[in-house]
Amino acid sequence: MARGKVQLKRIENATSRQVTFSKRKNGLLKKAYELSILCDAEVAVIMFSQKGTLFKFASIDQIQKTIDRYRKNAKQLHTDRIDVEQSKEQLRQESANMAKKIEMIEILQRKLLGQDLDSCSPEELHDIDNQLEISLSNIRARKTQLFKEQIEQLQAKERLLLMENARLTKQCDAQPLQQSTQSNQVVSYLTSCSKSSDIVETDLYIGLPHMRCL
Amino acid sequence: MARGKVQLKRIENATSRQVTFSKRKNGLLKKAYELSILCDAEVAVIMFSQKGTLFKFASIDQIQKTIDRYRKNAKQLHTDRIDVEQSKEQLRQESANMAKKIEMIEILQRKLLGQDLDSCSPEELHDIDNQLEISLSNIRARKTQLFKEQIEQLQAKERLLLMENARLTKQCDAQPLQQSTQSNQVVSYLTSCSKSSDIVETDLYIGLPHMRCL
DNA sequence: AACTATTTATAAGA
DNA sequence: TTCTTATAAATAGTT
Repeated sequence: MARGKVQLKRIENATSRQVTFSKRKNGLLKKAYELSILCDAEVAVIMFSQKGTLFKFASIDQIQKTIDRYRKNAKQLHTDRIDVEQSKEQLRQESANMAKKIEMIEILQRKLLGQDLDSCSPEELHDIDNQLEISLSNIRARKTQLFKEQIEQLQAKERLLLMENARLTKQCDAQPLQQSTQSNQVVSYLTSCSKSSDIVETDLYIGLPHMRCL
Repeated sequence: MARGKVQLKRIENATSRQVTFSKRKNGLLKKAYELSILCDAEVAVIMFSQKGTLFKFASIDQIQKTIDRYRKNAKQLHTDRIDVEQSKEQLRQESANMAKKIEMIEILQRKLLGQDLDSCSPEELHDIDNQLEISLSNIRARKTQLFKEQIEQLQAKERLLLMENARLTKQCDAQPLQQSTQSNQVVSYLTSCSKSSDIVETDLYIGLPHMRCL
């Protein structure tokens, strides 16, 4: 500002830079001081020379008070820190939730895979049962159909044979009876078989551990 | 500094004080800026007007860094901030990994529940099939056993009836035959039934989509 | 906010 | 560093 205009850029000569810093530092401190007095303002200035030397000015006794006021007023740091903590807490929460979700899913998965069934309540077993039923409904339907067809064929055969048997027995009875005792024994056995086989349900029921397992 | 020297004391007129603050504030900020550029110095200025309005200048991106440096033990704070960023990044990474894991598990789960099977490769279908087989092996074993028992009972009945039928037929043949044609028809029908029922496999096979579904 | 007379800051030299 | 001094820059009072 004197003896020539200066370009606003870093002074390359280290000595000149140091001298200029010294002069302008004092100028800045003086201006800060004047401002604080004339205008009754709270002012703080902090400067570090290139060597790292600290220079400061504070219009009140403790520069830290101005800094604190700055932090409170601007809230930048405080708010930032709170934000950081909040977002960290949020992430932590999400993490925990996801971990819980993974655990739940894995437990269910194991159960769907037929593992760890001992810990299941009857209700839970029922739910898993239902889910597996849905999953396997196609297969089950097909299998059941095949089995039923086979059983119906056999039952039809049984009926026909019983009818034929009855017819032949009647035919024989119309003649001298030589083997009636043996014939009655067979019919009696078959009747008992029929009864016991009726107990077996033909509907396919899928359930997990409350069935007696192989 | 112009049109008259000013006394270095608080300007009593509030308006003048406010105007002077505005002017000198800009001057101070400019001087601070020039100092930081010309001398490559780290400078921070904080000002509060009488109204409490904050004005600040920092030669580096964050005034807090200068404040931290001023406080000498700033390094701790800075390190804390870096740590915070690192731990946040770590949490973010974990979150992403968990989300991916959840997605994978849910995809598998849906497939285990028999949904979204269209997107499965044959190999994948085979794997799912195997898993479901394991899951249902207990149920399947029990069911198969029950069906087999029923079928065996019926087959035993069939054999007994056929034997009885054969015996009665023979007994009748030894006498005048009145209804041989009808008897032959029945035996013929039963033979064909036996053949067709033998085609049905009695082993329970569980598979998913390569079966014709209901 | 703009003007401008004047004071103040300071760059270069010693 | 400090002093000097010519000159740029800031700004007080005014408009």
